[in-house]
Parts: sequence; C-alpha cells; structure tokens
Amino acid sequence: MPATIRDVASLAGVSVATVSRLVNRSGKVRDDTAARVQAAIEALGFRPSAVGRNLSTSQTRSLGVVIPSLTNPVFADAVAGINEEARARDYTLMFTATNYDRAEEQGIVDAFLAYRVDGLILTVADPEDSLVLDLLEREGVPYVLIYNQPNAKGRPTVTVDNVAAGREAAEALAKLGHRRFGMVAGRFSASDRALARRDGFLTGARAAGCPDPLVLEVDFVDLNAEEALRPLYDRGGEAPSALFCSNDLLAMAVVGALGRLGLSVPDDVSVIGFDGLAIGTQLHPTLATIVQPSREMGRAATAQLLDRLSGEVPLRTVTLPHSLRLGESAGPAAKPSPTELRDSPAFEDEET
Amino acid sequence: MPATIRDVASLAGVSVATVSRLVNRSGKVRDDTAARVQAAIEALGFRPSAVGRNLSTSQTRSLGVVIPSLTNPVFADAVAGINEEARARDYTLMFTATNYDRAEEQGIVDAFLAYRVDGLILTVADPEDSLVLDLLEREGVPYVLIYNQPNAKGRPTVTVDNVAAGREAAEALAKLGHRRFGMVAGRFSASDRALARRDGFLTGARAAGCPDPLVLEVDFVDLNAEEALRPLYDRGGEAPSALFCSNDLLAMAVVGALGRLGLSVPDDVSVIGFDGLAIGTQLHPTLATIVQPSREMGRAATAQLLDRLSGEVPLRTVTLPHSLRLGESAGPAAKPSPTELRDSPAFEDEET
DNA sequence: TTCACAAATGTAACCGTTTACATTCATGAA
DNA sequence: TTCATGAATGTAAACGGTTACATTTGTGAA
Repeated sequence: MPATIRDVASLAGVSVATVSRLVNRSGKVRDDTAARVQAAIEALGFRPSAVGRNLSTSQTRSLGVVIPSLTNPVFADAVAGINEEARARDYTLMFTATNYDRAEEQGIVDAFLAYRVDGLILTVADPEDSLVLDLLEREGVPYVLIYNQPNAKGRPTVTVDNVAAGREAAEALAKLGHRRFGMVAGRFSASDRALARRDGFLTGARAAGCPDPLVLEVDFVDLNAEEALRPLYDRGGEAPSALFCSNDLLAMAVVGALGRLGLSVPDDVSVIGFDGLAIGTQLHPTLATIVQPSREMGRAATAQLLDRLSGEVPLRTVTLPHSLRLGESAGPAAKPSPTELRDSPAFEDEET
Repeated sequence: MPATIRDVASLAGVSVATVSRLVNRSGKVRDDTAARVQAAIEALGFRPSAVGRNLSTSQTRSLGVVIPSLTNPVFADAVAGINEEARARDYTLMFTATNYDRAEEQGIVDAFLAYRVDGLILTVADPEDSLVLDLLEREGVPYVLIYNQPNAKGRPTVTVDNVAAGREAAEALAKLGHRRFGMVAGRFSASDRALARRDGFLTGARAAGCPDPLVLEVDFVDLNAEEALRPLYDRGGEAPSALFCSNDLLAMAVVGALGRLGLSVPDDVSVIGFDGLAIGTQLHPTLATIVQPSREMGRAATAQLLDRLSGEVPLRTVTLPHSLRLGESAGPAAKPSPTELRDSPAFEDEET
C-alpha cells in the first residue's frame, strides 16, 4: 500500500536508480533532478522500505537483545545503554526477555536469526554450556554477552570483576568490624555472576580470618524475604551481623524484611547489595552496594558489536570498573553480641 | 551466506514451491518428498529468511514498542507483558525508549515504519497533540497507547482510571484522619497521567472538605527529594501530614527523604504512591500505593493489537481496574499538637 | 486399458530495494 | 563542428521468499 521507489521514480520521471541514489546519497544527481525527485517523495509520502533494502543488502541494521528479565532494573539499565548507543548509530533493536528460561533462549534466538539481525547482545544462564551461543558461533553471527562471566570458551563479554567485587564486599564488612557474614543470593543455576560474587565473598571472608559465611539461596522471582531470614535470626548469637546480597533488589527486600523482624539496619545487621541501582541512594537507609556501570556496560557492548560490524575488529572480553558505595545500610558491627537479639521484644512478638 | 530455499530445493530435487509448502504447512506434500526435503533442510541448516518472507507477504509479524523510559520499572513491567503476549503469538518486538523526548518519538516511529512493523504500542508525552500519532493515523498503521489517558481524539488506549484513582488516594488519606495533603509529581508536561492523578486527588481532597493540596512538581530524572521536601517541613505546623506521589519511584524517594529529614513514616507523615511496583511490598515500611496492573496492561494492549491485525476488530479504549494497596507508609494522622492547631489556620477554618 | 479427476509438484512473477554496467548528456578542446 | 571525456542517468539482475496457475503424477471406475 505505501508508495514504492518505482512510484516515486515514475512520478518524477526518472529511474529507480536515481531515486535510490538521492535517498542514500550514494552517487550524484543533478540539482534540478534532485528537486523533482524530492518533490515526488514528499507528494507520495515515500518512506523507503527497510525490508526491501535488507533483502537487497543482506544486512538489517538491527540488533537482537536477549536478557533474563526486565523486572530487575539492572537489566533495564543495561538495555537503556544499549538503546542509546544503537540509536546514536542508527541501529534498531529487537528485544526479548527469557524469564530465566533456557528453552526460551533457544526459541528467541531462532526468531532473531530468522529476522537476520546483524548481531546480538545477550545475558545467558550459563555461557560455558550454552547451545544458543554454540549456534551463533556456528552461524558466524557476532554477539557480545553482558553481565556473564569471562569463561573458558573465550566468549566475548562485557562485565565487571564479580569475584573481586565479592571479595571487596567482605573486606569492607570486615573493616567495619563484622565477623559473622551471610550471603543471600538468587538461584546460582540461573546466574553465573551470583556464583562469582559468592566465590569472591567467601575468599574475602576467609582472608579476613572470618568463619565461612552462611549462604542462603532463595527464590528470586516470588520472594518472601521475611520467611527466608526468620530462621536465621531465631538462632540468636551465631546469626550473621552482616549480609551480602547478590543483587540490589534482593538487598532492598532483605533490609525491609529485617526491619519487619524488628531488627535495625545497620545497628543490628548490616546489608550490602550489588548493582548500584539508582533507587538505592534514595532509600532510608541508603543502600550500601557494589556499583556496576550497567548503562555503560550496555553501551560498551553495543559499541563493540557495531564496531565489529563495520570493520573487522575482533570482539573482546571487557571488564569495566566497579566501585563500592558505602551507604547507610552498612555500619559498624554492634558492640553488644547479637545473642541479645533473642530477648528483644520485637522478636518475642514474632515468636508467639 | 546462509542457505536459501533454492539451495534446499535443488539439494532435495524438488521445486522451491514444495519446500515452501512444507516449511509453512501450506498445501500438501507426499511423505517421502517431505522426508527428502526435511533432510535437505537439516543438512544445510536452512533457516527461512524472515526478510524474504516479509517482502513477499508484506507483513512482518513484528510490533514496535515505544515508551518513555525503562528506568521506571512500571514501564519495564508493561514491556514484560507485551513481550509475553507477543511471544505467545509468535510476534517479534522492536523496542525503543524516548527518554521523555518528543523529538525522539518522531525519529523512532519513522524508523519503525521503515521496518514496516505491523503495529505499535506506545506511551506518548501528549496524545491529544501528537504528530507521531497523527502520522500513524494517516498511514493507517494500527497502534494502541498504554498508560496514556483517554482523550478527545478517541485514540485507543489501555489504561486505568487515573482520575478516580487519585480521588481514592485522597479519600483513603482523609479516612485516616489527614486533612493537610500534599502531592509530589514529576513534570506534568511529560505525563498526562500524572496530571489526571492530580486532578483526581484535588477533587478528592475538596470532596473531603480539606484545603487544596500543595502540589510539588519535581524533576524526576535526577531528583533530590530531600532538598525538595526540606522547605516544606521546615515550616512546621502547616506542612502536609500526607503526601501522594505520582508514581512509586517518587514515593520511595520521598519516604527515604522524609526519613533523612528526621521524620517518621507514617507516624509523622503518610506517603502513598502510584503504580504498585513489586518492590514496594518488600520495603519497610511497605509502600502504600494505587496498584495498576502494568503487566496486564501490556498484555491487553498487545492482545488487542494482534486481534486487530488478524481480524478487522476495531481498536478500543480499555480501562483496567486499579486498586488501593494500603501499605505501612500510610497511617492514621497524628493527633494535632496544640502548637499545630494554633499555627494552622487552614485547619481552624475547616473545623468550623 | 482408458479416462476423469484429484493430488502432488513445478514454473515464474512478484514483493521493494540496491548496484554493476550500459547508455546518454553536457562540456571544453581541437 | 566534432570528439573525447566525465557526469548524470537508465536498465536489469539480483536478494529470498510466496503463491497463482500450469503441469505432471497417481488413483479408481468404466
């Protein structure tokens, strides 16, 4: 139904080649011809069809984006970065969330390949052993991972040093005087980065001469943080005085749950998250966290991919700097032993 | 480089028509032929090109999604719903955020039209007066708005009754004994819904016989809630005891800022947000809010659009139910202290 | 066996661009 | 005026599918 290049050509009394040349600024066209063609274009409201062009040039100027979920703002931030960079370079984004479902990954990538996206940016469940990535490799479609860990197969990824960051979290807490650590994490099977953060955290705890942190793996999607934490803080003395959470959303929920359990953050328990979500700085207490540059990671991944598409630059793994943001949710370890917690009135209320 | 339908055809010793028939299950093909073709497809790793098909069928089975920002999880939730419904019906999503920039809107929609998306789902700055929507109308490309308000031009939108919701917020606060209301909102110029919520809130306040709420318009993108609120709460007595925020992100920031100003929520000030973000139920205090079914709105908009694309069902404006979630951030008004009574003329006026 | 008819398959045009190559046009030099 | 030359434009073949229509093949009845 929309006007085609032929319509324009015949209305302007020129050939399609001339129209094409004008539209794409490839080749020269005389001023008066250009004016005539331009007039025809406007008269017809001609909008060149990307699909015609795609077929002819066998590239689509589109990128596929595959992430686990938009519900976690950390991914939304990355997508925002991807979006910015892609738009700046005139690429379009095809997008889907997998909901942490590996079978979905496959179907989605199949669809994107059918659409002949020029490249993909994705966060997968397990990059070491991913059929999807094998497929891309086989088909020679360029891709860059984000958030995923650098891995044995040398798959290009833009990420932060999650192990170091985990270690730093432990160090920071140790420096505040804490010795009994806990970690609350989503399912490790769905997140290689959570795993890396845990490894770093354990290492850090040991290096500080602390007992091994208790690790709590919780269901991230429909989480009941209060239920998950209650048993821990029923036990009294040996309960962790500092909790590291594998992401900020979890950390926010943990802070809330502790409050509801009658514990004060950071007076009774310190909490430190991971991601650096903007909202964390607005809360009270502000959320202590390891900040990763999500938007920048999205942008960097995209930039790299687009460079690769327009040159033959090889794709590389890039580790961006993270930083510790010591918010109010992490404070010095309490002087009195949390053994007293058992006797706290708020706690008795909960018990009955 | 990838195998084409002709490659498959010649390897299987059949015509392209037969391959096409098999791939699309259009028309019948004998079992032994099918097997041969299937073998060829697998041998070559043939993946039908959507762009070839798009050109031929002049439809793309893709939808454009245009929203202001992913940074606000409420949009992310809607996109999640859109994503689910689209995937279920085998449509692909092209996606972009406008960052609340109206010029961007135009460029993005142009790009999507070039790609010949079959339809669009969008949230625009101002549906009444939107060049972009005029353009879609003119080109006959079906679209559905989400979040935007029902409007004079009868543009189809999936939303909630923001006016009623705003009114209910005021009523709920009045029922808790509050009389001095405030509203904190993002820029109205970027959000017709915030405006509608304000209108409803004012109406509700008046209906409850309360003085007109103070309305604070703040910069949502880089917000300093503490600075914005401090002047209000420096003044003492006449400061609002209940704040309605035009969205949950804002409400969370406001709760945090009040805390940092040394005020207790809800003992000193009640706060009620809008959106029903999941994280609100995890915080401490849990966030009182008007819940809108974001995911469902995304799904409904998509379903409607896809129905329209495969039948000739007309697009309609749909108002989905919202609900009040009375979290801990909204509580009974404090008994006004004698000082406050003296200092608060508004209060005395109303009492008589 | 022959024929009518349906089932299976093939042929080729078309969808809207781009682009290599061919052709025409304008210009200045001889 | 004629020509050589470069600039401007045109022609037509891709690109990878779908599909109307034509053709061939297979089946059962006469």
